Amino acid sequence: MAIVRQTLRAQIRAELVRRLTSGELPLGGGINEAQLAAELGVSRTPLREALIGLENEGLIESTVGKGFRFAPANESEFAELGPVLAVLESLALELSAPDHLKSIAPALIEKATNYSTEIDEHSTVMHHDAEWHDLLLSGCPNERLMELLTTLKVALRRYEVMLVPDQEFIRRSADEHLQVARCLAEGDLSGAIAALKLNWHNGTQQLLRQYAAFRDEMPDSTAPTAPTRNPA
Amino acid sequence: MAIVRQTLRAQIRAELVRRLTSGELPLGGGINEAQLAAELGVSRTPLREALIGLENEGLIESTVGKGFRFAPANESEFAELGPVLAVLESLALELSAPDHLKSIAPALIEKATNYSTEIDEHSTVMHHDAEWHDLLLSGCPNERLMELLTTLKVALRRYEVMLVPDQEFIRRSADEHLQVARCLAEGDLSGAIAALKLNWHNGTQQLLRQYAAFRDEMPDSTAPTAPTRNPA
DNA sequence: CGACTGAGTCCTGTATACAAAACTCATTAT
DNA sequence: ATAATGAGTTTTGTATACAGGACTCAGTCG
Repeated sequence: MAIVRQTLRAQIRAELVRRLTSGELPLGGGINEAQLAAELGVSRTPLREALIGLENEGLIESTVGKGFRFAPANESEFAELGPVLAVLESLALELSAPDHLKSIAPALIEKATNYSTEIDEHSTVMHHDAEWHDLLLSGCPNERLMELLTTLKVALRRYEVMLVPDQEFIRRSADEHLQVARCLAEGDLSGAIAALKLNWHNGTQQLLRQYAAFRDEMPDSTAPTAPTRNPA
Repeated sequence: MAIVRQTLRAQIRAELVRRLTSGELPLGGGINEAQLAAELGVSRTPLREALIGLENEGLIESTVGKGFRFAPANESEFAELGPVLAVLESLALELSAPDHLKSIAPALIEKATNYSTEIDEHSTVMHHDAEWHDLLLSGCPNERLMELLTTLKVALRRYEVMLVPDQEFIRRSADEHLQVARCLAEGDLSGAIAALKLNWHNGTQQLLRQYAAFRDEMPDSTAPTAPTRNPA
């Protein structure tokens, strides 16, 4: 058992990310530092440090006299993240060793076919998808790029909680994954990249449609639970 | 005169970035919080907040019991940043309105030709280059992408201070800029992107060569000035 | 002579304290 | 009735305090 020492700010940060990506937080909601610190059982100092860290990743925003707030869900930001992730994942593929890509292709194909058959609940679908992409990029040696991808994907996950898994969508996505994997098996890198970009494009579009519908249903409140104060 | 309120942590952060990108700091050097805070005339709290913000951008690193240190200059990180910036700038071009690209082409050409004639000192060269790229991307509507580019370029600037401007290199870079601009003028986006990627590739390679030479000259110390303690 | 040990010091990570800005809300003026 | 004012209260942003871990270095044991 490897004992890891962690600072409070790291733990707080992880907990905040968990809450943000699990959808149990009012997305545009203001943050009362004292209250949240009390709730987490820590002082304001490490909490503020965690918030500042998250601010750089776009999950938290702040204004000078008014403090922090959870970054509001924002269609355009989501729409902007899609293409960025698409090109970065493509780059990661290009930088991977062709041999490695060929060697993981069977596993990629298997995962894609398995997942298309079972219709699971939301978190499972997202988890499988993330796993597939992780395997896809497992050979990329560019650490800075991988780090960047991780950060950006966290920002995306905030929005994914809104995505309702839909049989048709899952099937199509699995098909696209399959297409990527088949190209890799044949050593057709540019084909794989094209399919990957298409996968990102379609996924983004799907979520944008759902988001629009969701917003039209309940026009005013993006916040499922209201914070005590700090309307931001 | 627009009065802007700024937090201390924002000002500290800006000052640290300035020092880091101007090369007046020991790159791998450890940070003594109390000492640096005193030097800046602030308390440890906003200083730590600034450091944490910078840590997310890769300019600062930290270890649990040992505190912060300026991220050491690291060839592989630099080599990794190049391709990432290349594809992101290319994406920014693709997302820009073709009309806008065509309209800025003349200015891009002019800047490129002007700069190739004059051989300036280091900071001027870097400044001109940054200006050219800023103009090139001025039409990109993807704010998240632009923000990302800014952050990554700051990380790059740490290394650029080591680059010695060299007549031949400047001329070639200007040629490449010219090539990008000419393609844009003709509406040849993919040509422009290819030239842009080449420009990034060559620039990166040049700096890597110089860095290797620099490191061979003075093998042990990357730190021009030594900190008091905290060798990290 | 070299490795280990432990007291002393320094430094980080976290908690608390404090001043000033922002908000609330009742009262006054228009 | 609406807008303006100002006392009172939160809340943020920064400074200071404190506990425990990390480093230093001299002394001891092999």
